[in-house]
This record gives sequence, structure tokens and C-alpha cells, in this order.
Amino acid sequence: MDDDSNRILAAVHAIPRGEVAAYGEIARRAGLPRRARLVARVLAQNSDSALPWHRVVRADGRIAFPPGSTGFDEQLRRLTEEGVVVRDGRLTRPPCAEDLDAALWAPPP
DNA sequence: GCGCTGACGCGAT
DNA sequence: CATCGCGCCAGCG
Repeated sequence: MDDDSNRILAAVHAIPRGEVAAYGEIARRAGLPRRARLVARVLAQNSDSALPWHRVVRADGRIAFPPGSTGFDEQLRRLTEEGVVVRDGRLTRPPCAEDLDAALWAPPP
């Protein structure tokens, strides 16, 4: 497990319940711009069951797994369970970097 | 080293 | 909107 992986995993852990982030966005937060594919690899390899990997989707709001695959179904199930609305494998509202920034950096009310 | 592949992203069509 | 093409990067044979 190298340092890059740890930063990526930390960024994924930071995604609030009910929110989602794009692979590229996670990479950016991990200090690894243009490494979206690396994020995908790390998630695929990761064994931590506590990791909210299902909150990571593609930049256009679509689930990365091929529709019908077990991974797709599992991610869809978990997102739905968190109240995230998914239709035809796509989020009703695509992941917004600014919204996520606000959610993560906003001071507690 | 080389080419292929993929849980990616983005602009063009 | 849906697709395509091309760039990108790490693993693997």
C-alpha cells in the first residue's frame, strides 16, 4: 500500500453519506490531478469494507460498472439505501465539485 | 520494451 | 441528449 493509495482512500472516506464524487474529483483531492484511472484501480484493489466506494461515480454522473454486472447492482443498492436517486444507472443530479467542497469545508452550524 | 486494456474525462459531432 | 475520438496512466502478458 503506497502513499498515493492512502491519500485516495482518505479522500473517498471523506465523502459524506448521501453525497457522491467523481473519480477525477477524488484524484484531485488526493493531490493527483488527471489520475482518475488510478482511483479506479485503487478502489478495485481495496479490501476495506468500511470504504464508501459506492459514492464514487463517473464525472457525468453514471455508475462506472457495466449495467447488469454484480458491481453495478451492488453500487446501485447502496446508493439507493443512502437516499441517492439513480435512474437508468445515472444520478438525477451529477456530482458537483463545488457542492462537495461546501459540504466538506463548511463550518458546523 | 511494446501493445492492449480499463470502476476515467472532455470536447467535438 | 448519445456517441466517438483521443488523451491519460498503471498493470499485465
